[in-house]
Amino acid sequence: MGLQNTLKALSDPIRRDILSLLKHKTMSAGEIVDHFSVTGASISRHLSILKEADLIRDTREGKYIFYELNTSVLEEIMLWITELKGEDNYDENL
Amino acid sequence: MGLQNTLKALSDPIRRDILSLLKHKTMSAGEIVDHFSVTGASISRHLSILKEADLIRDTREGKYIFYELNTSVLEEIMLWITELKGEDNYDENL
DNA sequence: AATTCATTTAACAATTAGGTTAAATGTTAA
DNA sequence: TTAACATTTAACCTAATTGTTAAATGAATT
Repeated sequence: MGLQNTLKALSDPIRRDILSLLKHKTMSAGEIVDHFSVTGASISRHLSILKEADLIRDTREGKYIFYELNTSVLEEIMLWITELKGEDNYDENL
Repeated sequence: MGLQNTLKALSDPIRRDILSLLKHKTMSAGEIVDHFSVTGASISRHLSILKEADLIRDTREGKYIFYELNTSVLEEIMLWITELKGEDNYDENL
C-alpha cells in the first residue's frame, strides 16, 4: 500500500496544504484547523489519511496532539516518476 | 489546473499502469485495453483523464487512435516534492 | 452505400470521498 | 470529581469516481 496510499493522500488540495504548513513547523491539530475553512472533524479525517500514508507523524503532548511532516515516503514517488521518465534508449547512439 | 489534475490522474493504479505501458512504446487504445481486465469503455475514460492532465497525447491514424506518453508535466510534481522536502534551515548554523 | 472495426460517449449502478453536526474520548484544571 | 478543552469517531448526506452495457461516432472495406 505504499505508492498508492501516498498518491491518494496527495491528490487532495487540503491535504497538500496541510503538508506545506507542516514544512515550517510542527503544529497541533487545532493550529492546523485554524488555517482552513472546513470543520475540525473534517481536518481530523484528512490528518488520519495523511498519517495512514505515513506522510505525517503525531505525538500527543498533554491536551494537544502535534503533527510533524515526514517526507521519507515521497522518495517512492520520485523513484516512480524517474523510472517512468527514464527513456529506455539503451541504443541511443545507434 | 496543473498539479491537482496531475496528481488526481496519478492516484489511480490503472492509469499509472497505462503510463508505464506507454513508457516502452506508443499504443493504440485497443492494444492498451488488451492489457487490462476492465472494459474498453472504462479504459477509454481513463485515457481521457490522462489526456486532460496532459500526461498522454493522442493522434488518430486511420481507424486507430495512438497514445503516447508525455512526462513533461511530471516536473511540477517533482518540484512540489522537492520544495516540500527542502528543509528551511536558513540558520542551520546558529 | 452498407458493413465492419476501433473507439468514445451516454445512462446507469455501486463505491468511495469529503463535508457537516453531534456524541465520544482523553487530558488538564478547578 | 466535575468542568472545560482538544481532538477524534460516528452517523449521515451529497458529490465524485469507477465500472458496466448499449448507443453513437469515425474511418476503412466490401
